[in-house]
Amino acid sequence: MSGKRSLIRSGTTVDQMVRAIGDRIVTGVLRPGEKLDEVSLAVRFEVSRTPVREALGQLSAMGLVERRPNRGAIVAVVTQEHLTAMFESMAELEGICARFCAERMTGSERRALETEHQASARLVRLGAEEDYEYFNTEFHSRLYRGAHSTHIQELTATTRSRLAPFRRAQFRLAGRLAKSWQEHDAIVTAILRGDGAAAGKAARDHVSIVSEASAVFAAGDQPNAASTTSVTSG
Amino acid sequence: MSGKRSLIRSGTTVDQMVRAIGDRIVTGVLRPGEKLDEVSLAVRFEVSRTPVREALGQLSAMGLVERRPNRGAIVAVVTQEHLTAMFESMAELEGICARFCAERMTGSERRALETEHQASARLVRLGAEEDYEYFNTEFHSRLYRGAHSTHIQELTATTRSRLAPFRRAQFRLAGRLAKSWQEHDAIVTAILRGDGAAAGKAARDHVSIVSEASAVFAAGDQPNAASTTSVTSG
DNA sequence: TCGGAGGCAATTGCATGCACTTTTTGCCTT
DNA sequence: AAGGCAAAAAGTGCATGCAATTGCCTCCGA
Repeated sequence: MSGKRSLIRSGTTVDQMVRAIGDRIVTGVLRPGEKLDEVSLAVRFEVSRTPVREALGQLSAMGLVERRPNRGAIVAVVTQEHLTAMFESMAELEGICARFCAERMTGSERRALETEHQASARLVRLGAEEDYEYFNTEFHSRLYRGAHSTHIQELTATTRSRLAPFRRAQFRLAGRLAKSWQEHDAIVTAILRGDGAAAGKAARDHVSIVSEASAVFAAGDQPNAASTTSVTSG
Repeated sequence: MSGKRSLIRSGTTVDQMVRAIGDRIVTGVLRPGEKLDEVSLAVRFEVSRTPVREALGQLSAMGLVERRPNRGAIVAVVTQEHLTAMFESMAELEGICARFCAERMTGSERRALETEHQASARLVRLGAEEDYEYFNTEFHSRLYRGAHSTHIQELTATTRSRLAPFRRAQFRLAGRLAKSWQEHDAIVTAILRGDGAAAGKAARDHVSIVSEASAVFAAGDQPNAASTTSVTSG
């Protein structure tokens, strides 16, 4: 074809499409319920329908999109019930991770966890939501990795990405930033103490609270709008 | 297009292929490390390569097959480490399910659980491994459903299917049948008592034991695998 | 005999085309 | 005017074909 792969980075075209579409779902550019037209996407990304179809299939297997036979694909719409179940599962998964962390983290992992956590305190004082968001993600990733279980890590990561569309902007809630840090602090303290049960409980509680915070947004956040925002990929 | 649907049952061709290939992996007809040739599969199932490719992509997203770009697909080969992690996760997931069951199961669910469980006792006495296997699957499915959490159910089901290739023949181990039933009994008793903590622990222990039992088989059961031990099974 | 470069066969990756399904639109009937 | 039916339009599902990549085999040189 007309030469090169300037889309998203290397990999096969299908992989690029999975990442491209998946990212747009997770980051909220494509919103739950939005129709995913094969030809539009193909034109949009300058590929044929085949890789788009394969990508949609894989995203469907991952639960990010929903496919109705002969009737097209849409960004996965989850019921309130299912959303609750996902947050609940997320709480349990993070609880397990935290428990494992308390039992298994190496010395350097513990030090890194605490160092980064303490560093993020500054962002709370500054009220830097964007930056804290980044630290928050990193913090949780540390928990997943620290569990030393590749599979738990997988389950947690996929669940997290499926929840991502529904937890945006949670830090805009008044006071959420400071509270989040305090909750993280409880988790870190318990892990450093080696108290698995306490770490697990703290992590579960943390996610549960995030869950409630996010539910507010989820309620008024499920459009069927078909406006395909033009994105500058480059 | 000679439209005959005599393959596996309804759904699109791709769905049929996902089920067909997935089943063969889960049931061990296709074994870890085995090459999945697109044209062979296409010929074998009398479809073109396209649905086969899509199916392989989805199975790859599910973790059942491994895809190397431009180099074909193989049935997923898991390292001993990853296998351990999966069993460990499975134990935790089932523990959560059992805990939730104890807290949430309806009256009729509890009755059905106990009834079926008691019925399966007969199979243990007869040493009917095949039939018990079926009841065993059903028993665990009841736990997943009884947790009343669609997402935990999903996580559990996919993890279970990814483990399936490695837990075949576990009931052939001497005495495993009776022990399995006793472990189930502990879970059921705790659930009926409404004791979530005990139910969780019993379920975790149960899976852990299955894990150890299966590890025996997993060791000598990876045919073409690059980095595993030699094969002892027939 | 060993190592490497080049070419050939086999296989994957993607584009395109056609068939089938669903949805929409326009016309006819009541 | 409203409802229903039918035909067209749109869009998905799958097959086929071609390009590109990989792996293997051969041949040549040291």
